[in-house]
Amino acid sequence: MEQPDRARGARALRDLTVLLTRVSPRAGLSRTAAGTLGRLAAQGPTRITDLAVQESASQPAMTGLVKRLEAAGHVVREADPDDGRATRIALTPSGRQALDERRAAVDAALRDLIDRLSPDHQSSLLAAVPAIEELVQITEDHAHA
Amino acid sequence: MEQPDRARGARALRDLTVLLTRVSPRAGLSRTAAGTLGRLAAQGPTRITDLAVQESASQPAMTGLVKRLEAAGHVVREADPDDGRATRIALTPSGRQALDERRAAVDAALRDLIDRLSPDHQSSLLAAVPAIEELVQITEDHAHA
DNA sequence: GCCATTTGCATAACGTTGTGATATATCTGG
DNA sequence: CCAGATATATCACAACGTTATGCAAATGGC
Repeated sequence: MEQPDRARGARALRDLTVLLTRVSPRAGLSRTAAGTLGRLAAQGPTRITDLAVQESASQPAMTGLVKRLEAAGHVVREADPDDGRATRIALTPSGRQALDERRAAVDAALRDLIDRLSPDHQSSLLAAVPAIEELVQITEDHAHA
Repeated sequence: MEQPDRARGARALRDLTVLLTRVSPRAGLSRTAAGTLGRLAAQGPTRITDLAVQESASQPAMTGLVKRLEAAGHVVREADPDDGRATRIALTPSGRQALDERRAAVDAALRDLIDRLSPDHQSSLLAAVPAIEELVQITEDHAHA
């Protein structure tokens, strides 16, 4: 009797995907922009190609995104001391602030959502948080390349 | 001691949003396209304005999307017998198939993900499914307008 | 029954984000 | 030092979104 549960779980997660993307405020940053700023915050200056791979985007897409983020003052380019071809992209205080604001806005929206659940469902959702964190961990590793 | 849990839950859901959108295969349909086809499958022929409201899109965006879906053979337009201005958009067998394939692909990816969780986390995630379903319900109602 | 308003959709002009193909500069190994 | 490989930029294009606007059909007051 496990298979039907897994199927139901997959369907619930599928619906949840739509829900979360709809509920999350953009707060001035596209999904890819927010993801990229998050990377930079977590791992420091990074080359464009690496960012593209990590965000599952093409290199031209990342070049364009970086150009826009640079125009917005959220990142700066710095020459890679070891490689004349490469550019390292670094977060600026403005970028850090934009990231923080976006995260705060999304978190607030999600907390509102959680608050509207019945108490039982609230606790079962919170009980699943470690599982969600493991999911995040699993896919993080998977995207390590 | 509830607030920290809620904050952690919100953060987990925020990370989950990124994860789910990254893991879900597009399978040839954009998010809005899949959502629209899903509506049509669930509720039958629908006018463009209603679709736009339900998918939280502008009317011109929906007009453009319908045009592309029509070109792909996934929907057809039929005149509204009661209103000469309106067009009713209906799903075709091809659209139904595209929707089914997309759902199957996403579900398979999500099941794979769930399978890679440790058993304890699997069961806590499955235990949270009713909560997720309530979340979906809540936001569905919210978008009823 | 007629005209003003509202409604449903299409279109135009535009910005962002994505793609693949290709150019250019730099590095690296023989 | 030269032949590839690699890092980035650029180009042409498409999908998808926005606001503003136009037009035809419906509607309601008179």
